[in-house]
Order: sequence, then structure tokens, then C-alpha cells
Amino acid sequence: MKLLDIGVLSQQSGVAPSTLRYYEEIGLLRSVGRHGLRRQFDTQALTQLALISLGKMAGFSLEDIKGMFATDGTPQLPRAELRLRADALDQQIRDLTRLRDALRHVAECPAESHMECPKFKRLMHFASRTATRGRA
Amino acid sequence: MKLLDIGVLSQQSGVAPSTLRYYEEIGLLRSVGRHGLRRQFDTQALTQLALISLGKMAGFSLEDIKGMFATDGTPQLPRAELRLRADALDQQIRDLTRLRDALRHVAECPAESHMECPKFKRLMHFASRTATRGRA
DNA sequence: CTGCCACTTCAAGTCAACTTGAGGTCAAGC
DNA sequence: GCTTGACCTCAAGTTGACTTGAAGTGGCAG
Repeated sequence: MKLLDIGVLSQQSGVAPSTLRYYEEIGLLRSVGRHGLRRQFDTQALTQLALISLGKMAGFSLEDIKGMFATDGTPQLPRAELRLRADALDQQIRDLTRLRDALRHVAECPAESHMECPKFKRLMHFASRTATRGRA
Repeated sequence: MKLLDIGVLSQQSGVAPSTLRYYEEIGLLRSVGRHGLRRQFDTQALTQLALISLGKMAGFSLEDIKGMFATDGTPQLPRAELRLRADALDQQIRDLTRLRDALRHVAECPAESHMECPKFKRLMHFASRTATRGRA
């Protein structure tokens, strides 16, 4: 197995060395050994960082992500929990899709004021509902 | 125009009063006046909070969001910029979709180890690419 | 007109996720 | 063998997004 110096991993992943050390410290990432003082990572680490990146994008905390995958990147959750996460993502995807459509629409719409435009109003109506979700 | 006391707005929006004051302080939300000491918001504020919520979901900072919409909720960006934001959302939606599919797959997949499963491997391959995006 | 209580301000505290800085180490090239 | 530079540790600092606490205010029900 080819080993990566922290600098190389940082280069290839786009994640700062300080962040990599931090991730290791909190148990989110594992280095496989040392060369002198220097941490060595295996190429798996790249995959892991990708998963972490995805998880963050989906709005999970590092603590959440830590609970989802073992340090080798294999999923660690009971199936039911995985399905719940997937469902939550479905909702999030729907919301983002609407936001995207709204942005795209506003970019094209020639209406005087967006507040006049029926399509924009529809977004507003939808948005009011989604804001309330989760709380209230 | 019907006016909302901060407590009522908080109730209806699911956003804490302290947060509403904070949003006003940073210029993200506007109260239309006072009743004695008490801030009064109009019903537009609900729409605004919805937009803020969507923006946050899409990973924008409050500062970003502040730049996107005027305090009355109308979009404030040049069309080209809006299209860029929409494109970025497209990418994010694609990524989240894959993450969701992967989670869903892992939830159903009977393979001994996910590292053995060809479908899971495909995710891994994809994930490596997405992590690098934006930086590196 | 008195008390209550939801509001007010302002400063300070909190939390996650990092980054920075000071001072130290060590393998590799010259 | 000496320098160099990329790494190391550990503590402290930073940023964004709020929350909390103390001390005060004022409309309204009784």
C-alpha cells in the first residue's frame, strides 16, 4: 500500500494539513503510522475525506459523520438509521431543487418586480412552509 | 398590514426571538416599527425567514444571504450571478443525490462488506472526485 | 394604579470547526 | 556533519451563529 505524507494528502484532497491533524485528533481520520515524526496516510484516506466532504455538504456535523463511518470508511449505521438519513436527504434535495428553480426563474423573468410574478409568489408560498419545518 | 410581535413571529417561524434580534442587528431582517419597546414585524418577515432558511440549507452564510436579498425579500443579484448560484446548486443537488443513493443502497445491500460491493465502490470512486472539487 | 410578564439592551458566554504561533524534531540533500 | 524545511505538539486565538444573563421598561388585566 502506497503511503501519503500529510502534505501530499493535503495537496490531493484540498484539505489543509492543520485540518487533517484536527480530524485525526477528533478520531475522524486515521493515519497508519509515522515516518520519523511524520504521519503517513494510506490512499483510503482520500476516500474518507471525500465522504467527510459529502457529509458536510449534506449538513452533518463532524460528530455525526464520525458516527456514520468507521475510520476505514465503511458505513457504521443500522439500516433503519441509514434509511432515515436517506429520507432526510430526499427532503433536502427537494428543497434545494425548488430554491434552484426559483433562482433560475428570477434570473430569466422579465416581470417588473418579482413580487408581482405568480411563479415567484409560488416560491414564496412554498418557502414559508419549509421554514417552519423541524421546529415551531 | 397586519403586524407581528416578536413572540408571534418566533412562534410562526420557528426561529428563536434572540435569533430574530440577532438577524435584525446584522441587517438581515427588518422590523417595521415598535409598539412601546417591542419590535413589530410585518408578515413579509415570514417569507424572509423562509428564504433565509433555504439559503442556509444551501450552505450560504448569513452574510451571503444578506447580499442576495434586500430586506424586503426581493432578489438583489445580477442575473449572471443568479445563474451561477443556480448552477452551484445543481452540482450540490447531484452530489446529495448520489450520497442519498449510496446510503439507500448500503441500507439494502446484503454484501458481506461494503468494500466488496461494486455499487459501493462506484460511490467511492465518485466521492474521491467530488472531494477535490473547489480546492486542490 | 399596581403588578405582571413579555419584551428591551448590552455584554459576555458558548459551540463547532478550524487556524495560528511558538518552540521543537528529524530525514535528506549538499 | 550541517543546514533546511516540512513536519511535529500543545495552547491559544478566530469566526460564524447564536444564546444567556443581568438589569431595565412599559402596555394591559385586574
